[in-house]
Amino acid sequence: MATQYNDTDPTKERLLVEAERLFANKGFEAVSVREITAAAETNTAAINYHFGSKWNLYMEVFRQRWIPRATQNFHLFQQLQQKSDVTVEEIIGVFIRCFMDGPLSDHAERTTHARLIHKELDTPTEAYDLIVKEVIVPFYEVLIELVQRAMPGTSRQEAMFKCMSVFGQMVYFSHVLPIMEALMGPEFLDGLIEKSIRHIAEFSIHGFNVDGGRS
Amino acid sequence: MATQYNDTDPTKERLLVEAERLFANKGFEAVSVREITAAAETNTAAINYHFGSKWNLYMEVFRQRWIPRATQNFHLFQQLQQKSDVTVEEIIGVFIRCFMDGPLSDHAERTTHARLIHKELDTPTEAYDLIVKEVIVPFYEVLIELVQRAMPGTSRQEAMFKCMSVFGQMVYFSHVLPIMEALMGPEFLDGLIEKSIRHIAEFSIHGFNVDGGRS
DNA sequence: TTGCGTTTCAAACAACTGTTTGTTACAGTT
DNA sequence: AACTGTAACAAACAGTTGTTTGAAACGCAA
Repeated sequence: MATQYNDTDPTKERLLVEAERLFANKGFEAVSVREITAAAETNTAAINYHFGSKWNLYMEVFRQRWIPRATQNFHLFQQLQQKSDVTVEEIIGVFIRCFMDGPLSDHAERTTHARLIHKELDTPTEAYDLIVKEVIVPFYEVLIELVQRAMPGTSRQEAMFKCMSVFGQMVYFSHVLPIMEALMGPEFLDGLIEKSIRHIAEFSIHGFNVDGGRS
Repeated sequence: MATQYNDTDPTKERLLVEAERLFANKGFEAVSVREITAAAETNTAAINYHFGSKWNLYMEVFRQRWIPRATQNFHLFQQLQQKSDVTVEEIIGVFIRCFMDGPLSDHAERTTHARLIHKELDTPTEAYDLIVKEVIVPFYEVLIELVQRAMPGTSRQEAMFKCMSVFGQMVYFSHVLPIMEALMGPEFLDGLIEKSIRHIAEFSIHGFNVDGGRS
């Protein structure tokens, strides 16, 4: 499971990569510095040498890896902002594509990314304040403005609620795939993500109270 | 912050109460047995005497407190199952009332309950398997059957997806109240839970693709 | 009283925690 | 050649971890 490194990867970078993976999978307290440094193929003192402390490494994971990745995700919406006429279907489509099969390279990276923020939402730390200010609030500001353009007359509050309804579904669905399997049987898993995406899109378009262009 | 106990509360019960609160707020690894036993006003060895190990205490929190509480929540749906004609509005209404202002005694208990399962969803352990089998799957089975009765012709898969869309919104909304505040200003918090409930109900009824009785 | 099972408690256990230390290795510069 | 600053490392640090121990205190029946 350990990543293969070549000699050009500096130790500091390897520490960030392995720390992010381990923090995301087990949580801050459940990971020891010895586990991280072993995964990064260096010695125990490396974390304190390069980052000052274990906690600082955790914060740097967000600053150097999580936030840039989230910002990358963000670009699709800024493109949408340039367009003159935007429909609800477009917004929801981009929204879902961003987080379910967006620009993130693979499923593992998406999972790591999601689990880090998930833990912060549940048990906020210093990193939570950083993320809310730097990423989440600006992100929702753009979303709200897009929705208000697509549905004139929608209040700020209404637009916010609607966006959160879509996002809530995506977050939850990404967590309950094993439960779906328990409910529907193992063969159901084929194409499950695609099925989920289609459902969330349809459910949300109706939830936005527009007819989806069918009338 | 520590709970006041009278002499009739047996040590074992106090340990379960304090352990649940601390595990929910900080996570299993972030809480020490000394912290739990101090909160329960007993000595360090009490956990191992009464439960055998810290991990066993964690499991007993789910067995003796979490599952019974969830089962209690469950009764509202079984009542609904008795009725001959059930509407989507009723299902969604009971659904939301259950988890946002349901039979749980107060907000603190609801938060504790939610955060325990939230951590298990994110980082599953032995407790996760127990909960899925004993609570979540039976719960969704009843929900699916109810939806299929209210909307004849709905497939099992469709019904499951729709229920999960409602649930996903509720879980997410309970986590983003601080974000809403950051977006809308502090005065917005007044009646926020009621506003959220109304929104989720309306969004979901439309998402279920029924007109809400307006035609 | 005596005896018995249960519960409580301070003290100690080995293992592990994050961090610090002093030293070594290795570039590049003068 | 000697000197420089950076990085890497094994070893040790003091403190905390979950758990165990053995003795004391308890309630209660004989």
